[in-house]
Amino acid sequence: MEDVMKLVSELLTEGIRAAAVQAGLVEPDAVAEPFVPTADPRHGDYQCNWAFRLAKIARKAPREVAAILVERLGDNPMIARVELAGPGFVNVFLSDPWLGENLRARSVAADLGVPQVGAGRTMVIDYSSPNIAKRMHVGHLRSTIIGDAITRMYRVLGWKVIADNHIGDWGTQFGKLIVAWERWRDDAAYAEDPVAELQRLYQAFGEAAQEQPDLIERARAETVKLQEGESKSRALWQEFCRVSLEEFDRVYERLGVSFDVVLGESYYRDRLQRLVDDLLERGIAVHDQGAVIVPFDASDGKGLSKNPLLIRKSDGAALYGTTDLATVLHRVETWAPERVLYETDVRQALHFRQVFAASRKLGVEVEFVHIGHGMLKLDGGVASTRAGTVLNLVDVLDTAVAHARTVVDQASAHLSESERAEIAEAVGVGAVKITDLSQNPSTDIHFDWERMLAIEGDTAPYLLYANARCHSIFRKAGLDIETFVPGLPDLTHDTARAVALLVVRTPEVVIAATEAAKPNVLATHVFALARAFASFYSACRVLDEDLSAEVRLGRLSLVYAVARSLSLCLDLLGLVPLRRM
RNA sequence: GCUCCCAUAGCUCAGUUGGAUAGAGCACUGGCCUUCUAAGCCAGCGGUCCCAGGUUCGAGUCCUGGUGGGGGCGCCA
Repeated sequence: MEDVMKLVSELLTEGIRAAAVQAGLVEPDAVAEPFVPTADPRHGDYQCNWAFRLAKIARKAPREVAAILVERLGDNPMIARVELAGPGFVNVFLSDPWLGENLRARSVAADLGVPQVGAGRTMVIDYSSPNIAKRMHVGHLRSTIIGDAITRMYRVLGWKVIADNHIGDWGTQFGKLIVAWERWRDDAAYAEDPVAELQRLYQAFGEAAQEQPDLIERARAETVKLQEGESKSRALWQEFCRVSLEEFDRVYERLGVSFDVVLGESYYRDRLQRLVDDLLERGIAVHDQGAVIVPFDASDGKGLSKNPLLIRKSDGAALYGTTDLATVLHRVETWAPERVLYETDVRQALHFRQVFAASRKLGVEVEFVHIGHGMLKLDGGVASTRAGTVLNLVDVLDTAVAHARTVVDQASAHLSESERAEIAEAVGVGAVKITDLSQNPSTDIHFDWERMLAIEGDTAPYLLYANARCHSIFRKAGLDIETFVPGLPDLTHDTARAVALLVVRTPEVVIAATEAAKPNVLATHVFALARAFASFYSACRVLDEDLSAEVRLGRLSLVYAVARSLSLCLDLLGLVPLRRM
């Protein structure tokens, strides 16, 4: 019982490993095939399929091997019953007393007692990374929201995380912007909404340059002036960055997203020449067609031999590959991370493979992870600033919140104005987030108002509602959930047991979601938990006068654990776990 | 030309890395509010997992080939 806080799957797997060793089926240092949750409750709570593999090694029938394992697995307080099923499945039914004690212990532990697997480990994550002078649109949502959720999950597992917003604040777009600024700016419009005006100017430049190619030359010249530190250009650049960052911050605050450092591309600008020279000196980079490239061969990765990384243009300017390399080096020197994650559009996959391969040549040994999310599809097309097929992020949030507000006003008319506003904000922003987070990052996502604004089914309000109901029960009972001391939960009803099992599994789901860098794994779990709780809620009354004090406490203890688990999961997904709706 | 990804219910999507009778939500049909919030619950309907082979105790998942769709590929980021 002292191991009660270890992961269920871990404890069971240790048990079956010991059984196999004891039976002489494997060497003492063998790694067991782990127990996994069953898909069907009739097959127990967890199953292990190791017998099939062992049978091959032992040259015995799988069922025979499974029978040996089952026999030696008994006499464990966490197991009520073990079954040998089908051709060789080992099914475990957890004992209710053990499950109850595990649930109780977790519900009073910080963060449900998730194992601190990241203690002493450091990770740098790069996400959101918008460009200066451009309004954030729905296309920025995925990187920002998925990156934030991954950051939160790593942190709760004990990792030291450096969330770095690699802003696009340097490069040729500033030359264009300055040219456009001098020619076409509307001061009144700029005073009203600076970023909108900058975006208009940028687009105006693009259109004008089609007919007047000499504008491109001018822009190039302006870019050079800026890069050489000419004071007027520098002042404009700083102004553009200032107003853009102010707007980004407003959006981030609204989304509940934050960063530890915001080191944009410009931060690395003075290192680029030296970096390229150094790479040339070390023979890692070579001159090619007037430019400088880092060539690769087959040993660097499939297909890379035909795709060198370009790090200096023939006009001498650096590129984003150069900046990304400098950024890698800075991160390694500053934080000595074990992993570096990038959450970007999947279209940058090749670029990051190149950057990672070049980093290896420089002797960087960190574990790189590129999370390439699928594209956002809008009415059959892909969101693009150029085509104008974009939705302003703030407008999307406003629309979602306004829609939530009409529902709140109707469903919770008794609440105060400020409370309804707070609920609408949490529901609206949460709705935007959860539609994204409940989908696998790697697949394309369809922007769909109907789905995003829905209030029924697998939606943000459904999750928040489940949590609010837990708190509602405590309010009704006159109990302060902060000081409540749970006892053993009452698991006699099927719905109660199903809820308990999901709560107890939460920590292993958090670990799985984090390792896979897939917040949707956690989202799927929290929907299942909320659904299970809703079933319990309608099947079992908690505050009923006919109930014995023991059952009442047992049910309250379960509700308490659900509230803890929901709050944790919602927080990890970046949703605000409301206590009242 | 090279390369990567995708195809699962009418729709939008999951599918714990090879496990048992493939799931969820929406939509549709029927039922449930004198009792802790109906933003809810219960039940039903709905499938050639793109096609053809292969690997093995077992394939939506792995391999090969094909069909269809999409992405990327040195002077943008």
